[in-house]
Amino acid sequence: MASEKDPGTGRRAPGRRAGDHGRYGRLSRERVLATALELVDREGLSALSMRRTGAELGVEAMALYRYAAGKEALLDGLVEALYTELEERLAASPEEPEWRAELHRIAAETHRVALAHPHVAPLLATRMLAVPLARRPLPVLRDHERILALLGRAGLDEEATVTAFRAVTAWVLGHVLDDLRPMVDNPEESDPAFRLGLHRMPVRELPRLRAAAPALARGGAPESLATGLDALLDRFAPGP
Amino acid sequence: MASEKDPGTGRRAPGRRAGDHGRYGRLSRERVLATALELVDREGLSALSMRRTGAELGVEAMALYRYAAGKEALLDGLVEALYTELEERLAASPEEPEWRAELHRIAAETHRVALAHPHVAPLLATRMLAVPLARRPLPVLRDHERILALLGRAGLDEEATVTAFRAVTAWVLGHVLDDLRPMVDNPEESDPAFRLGLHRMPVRELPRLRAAAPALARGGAPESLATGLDALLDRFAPGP
DNA sequence: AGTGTACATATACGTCGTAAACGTACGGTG
DNA sequence: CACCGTACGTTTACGACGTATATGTACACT
Repeated sequence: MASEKDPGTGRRAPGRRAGDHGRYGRLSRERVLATALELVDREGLSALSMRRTGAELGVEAMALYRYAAGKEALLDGLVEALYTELEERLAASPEEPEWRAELHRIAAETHRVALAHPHVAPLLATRMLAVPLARRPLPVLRDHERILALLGRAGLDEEATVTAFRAVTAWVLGHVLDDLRPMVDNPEESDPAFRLGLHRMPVRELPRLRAAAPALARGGAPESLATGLDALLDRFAPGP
Repeated sequence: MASEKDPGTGRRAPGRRAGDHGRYGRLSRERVLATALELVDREGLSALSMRRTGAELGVEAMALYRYAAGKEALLDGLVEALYTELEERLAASPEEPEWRAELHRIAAETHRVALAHPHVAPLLATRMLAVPLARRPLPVLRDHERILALLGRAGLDEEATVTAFRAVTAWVLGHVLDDLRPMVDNPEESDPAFRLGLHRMPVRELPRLRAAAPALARGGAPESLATGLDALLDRFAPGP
């Protein structure tokens, strides 16, 4: 097969040959992950394949295996990229933050990052179920560490810290996923009820849901994440 | 190609031919979904393919398209199957249940069903993000209806009902996903720290996480789902 | 100048989802 | 009875996918 592609649509340089690495810059884990993230943000998770990602980089699919052990590792890389972005946002941190305020900041920024990459968010749920704790990407583990440290500062013993930790992470994840649920069935439609596809729902069986759907579609109040977090912390981390 | 398979391992009857439907019973949506669910429970989500599911039923992959529009619809069918199971569990219901107690019962049974099908649980997150509200499987919508009805009985106005609804669903989903996160890295290992793979975590950077890991691995207290639900309801659905 | 190694390609295999065309048995109708 | 439409499952085919294996090339070192 030819070692070049159409320079108009292809990404490989004309005359590109094996070992010619670096003509468009060497590959690197960062470049691979950034490209994959871009691709998923643009076209959705189902568009992500080793071959597509390689093409996007002007490289054959097999070249990626040096930087990600396989497709699953690439998905984990996307999670890693998201948490790295979260860390950057959190970097501008007060020196000695009040623990509760800081937990709110983490929750809010996690929410922002996830909503900024809606197609990646499902991976926050699925990859966490596929990978044991110790193998989660390092930025994820550092996030856990931060939260545990803050809860420890709240004066909880270890058992209570762990319980509160699980409550916080469960709430944030659940809330994020809830916020991303699509409500609109047919964006072309102007009539609100048809836009939501309410005609698909049996009225007799689902009266309240049909009534509530427009309010659900308006989206939750932005403060509900914080409100719920406070409710849970009051219960699980009673403090001053 | 031959129209029969090894009767020992294959599922097709010897001499089975096109149009011979019913030799092993006609297909049906229920049979397809039940078989797919069984397959996923047994071998995990990645083992689910149209071809495997067909083989499991003694049928070619294309035969399934009459009962599920494609692979995505099959996944939605699994979600449907889970919520159907939930409805069966909830069926033995008190006549006029106190709303709060009933919400607790729904949360607890949802948790039980999800943990009974750990490989399907991720779909509760992902399919909900892929399908707009009105196209969710009917049993899912009925679940929403039940919860809305109970919150309405708590005397909330519509806005408050919707906010509380989102809080409840977010908490339950988040808690379920949290509970399913695998902690053990190497089940062969007897030493607890090695079992968890703690040697993979940099000590200096993750001291609290390493300390907390064993407690995390022990799993949350069974009542934390209810405790958190109460905390959220107290905040979002203040009642008598 | 020679060589080892890091990096990327080439080739190949089995599996996947699904479009399109086809065959076969059954339930009605004349 | 003969006929036929339709419901149901099969056959065939195609392009894309993940990845094991073998191969090539250019650079850093001696």
